[in-house]
Amino acid sequence: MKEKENSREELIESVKSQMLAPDDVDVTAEFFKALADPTRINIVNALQIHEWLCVTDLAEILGMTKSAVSHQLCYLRLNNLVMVKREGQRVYYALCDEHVEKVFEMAISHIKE
Amino acid sequence: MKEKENSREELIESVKSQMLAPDDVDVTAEFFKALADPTRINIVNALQIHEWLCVTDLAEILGMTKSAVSHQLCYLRLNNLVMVKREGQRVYYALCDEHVEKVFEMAISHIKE
DNA sequence: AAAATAATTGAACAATTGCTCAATAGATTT
DNA sequence: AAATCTATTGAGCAATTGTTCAATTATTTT
Repeated sequence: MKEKENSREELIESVKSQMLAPDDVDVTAEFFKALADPTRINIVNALQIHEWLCVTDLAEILGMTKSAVSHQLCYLRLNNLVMVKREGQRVYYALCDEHVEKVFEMAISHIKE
Repeated sequence: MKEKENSREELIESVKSQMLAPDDVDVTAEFFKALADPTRINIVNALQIHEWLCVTDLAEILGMTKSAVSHQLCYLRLNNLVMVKREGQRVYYALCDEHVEKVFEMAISHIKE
């Protein structure tokens, strides 16, 4: 039984040593948090269908107030999921990079089975 | 100006018509919610390094109580991210499919730039 | 400069979340 | 069947979250 105990400890130490660094874990969790809400999913989905939509358009597409949408866009921006561009009074948003789209598509594949 | 107004409305209607169904949006958000927490990220990370770890092992790897880990495993199971296997007193967990791993890897790529 | 349109911000509130603790259930060993 | 080890469960609590509402900032138009 001694040997089995040893290898269990060894396994645990081995897994521990390969784990992501705590900071990376937190950033990853924050990234997923940014996608962990129906409103934000809808925003990402809309921006996937059409690049550069403004707050008013998004609000109308989602059937929500501009304020609610703006709050969530702020959240997405802080987590580097969307980028911003101002044109006159309007502020346009688009997805940041293809990673976001790929993660999104992969998630859809997962739930559609 | 009339034409521009029309095309704006058309754009909005066009985007609306291509959006994910509300139920799919909710399931997708739930999926991301399952990954939107450092503890659950750590669990997924550990199971990615070594298939079939038991609750006690995971608790020791994460430095948390078995209860806390078990609660989170329950959450992951309900969202089809992990599968279960009992062997004697021990209950072993593993990741459900490759989609989960791919989503995870893609997220790591995203944050590492 | 005043009015109108677009977007952001902050406070406040209910709702949800993640952990702890204690109790319970399941399986094996003595 | 008692003791032991493993895992799950539920209540409770602090912390976080998503929306609304009202006020504010930014830009353009008149």
